[in-house]
Amino acid sequence: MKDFSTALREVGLKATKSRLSVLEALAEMGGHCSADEVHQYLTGRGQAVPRGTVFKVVGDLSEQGVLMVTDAGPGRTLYEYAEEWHHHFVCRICKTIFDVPCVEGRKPCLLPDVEVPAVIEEAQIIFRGVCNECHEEQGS
Amino acid sequence: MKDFSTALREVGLKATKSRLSVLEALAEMGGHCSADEVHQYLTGRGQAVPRGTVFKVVGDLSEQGVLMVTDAGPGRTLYEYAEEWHHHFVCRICKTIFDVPCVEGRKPCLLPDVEVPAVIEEAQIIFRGVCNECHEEQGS
DNA sequence: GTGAGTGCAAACGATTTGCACGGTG
DNA sequence: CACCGTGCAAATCGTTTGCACTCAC
Repeated sequence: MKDFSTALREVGLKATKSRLSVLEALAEMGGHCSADEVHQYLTGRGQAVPRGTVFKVVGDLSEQGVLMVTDAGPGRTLYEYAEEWHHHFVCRICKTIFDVPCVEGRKPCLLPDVEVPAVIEEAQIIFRGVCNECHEEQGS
Repeated sequence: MKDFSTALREVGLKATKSRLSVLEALAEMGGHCSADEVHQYLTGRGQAVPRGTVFKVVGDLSEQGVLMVTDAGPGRTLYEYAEEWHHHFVCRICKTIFDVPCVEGRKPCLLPDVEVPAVIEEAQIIFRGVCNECHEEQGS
């Protein structure tokens, strides 16, 4: 288990109970989780952090680059405490998501071919298409 | 101007007025647009398509792969009629988005390093980081 | 003609906001 | 002990849904 308190202070955020709980939850859930799932997880564990606060916390944490964010569609903002850098596949029909490992393992694993007016920290790839299940069903 | 009617029929969708209007709007706006912007654009042009319908239409069109979707954050689902395949950069602080050209130009321009149980049609890269403006402001 | 698609309004659910209180540094 | 961050509830905003009507095929 990593020292979250230090990690937080490093980016200039106070190590508060809510933040630590959220980070712990994400680390333990170990996948892509919506803010809501984090909230439920913590609630069911008797360590409830109010919904609104969870949203605030994940927002702040991802803004500071502590968490990885993946937008998998409307109302599907997923967060993760990523140990291993990886990418995602999203089915355009059923919206299923699965992880796609990243060979590089480093962050950013890719850089654009041209110069951009920004400091790039991550390159997240979203593969889109149709999962096998949906493909069989409609032969589209 | 491409023949949208044919394009629609090709994927098994009827060429209705709403759909054609939305496609036209996206082609003319030529960037990443939210469903809402499309709606406003069409309204301001006296060719109003009801909000709800715009959402439905862009949903259907992207589900059939006619439109390109980019999720740039909560409540920031962007659509485009992409002539040229390209990627995006999103600033983690101010959420600014800009295009990043794709050298390959083909779709998908990348394939995962492992086998996945799906048919991959696109690989969309989201570069995340801090834009120069935000970077100067907080030196984070 | 007939089913797919629209138009509208109302429901929904995720996310944000404002303000008084509490805990961290 | 000063602020930053929380907690809570209400507001907001994007998006979805249900149903009667219409139009493309």
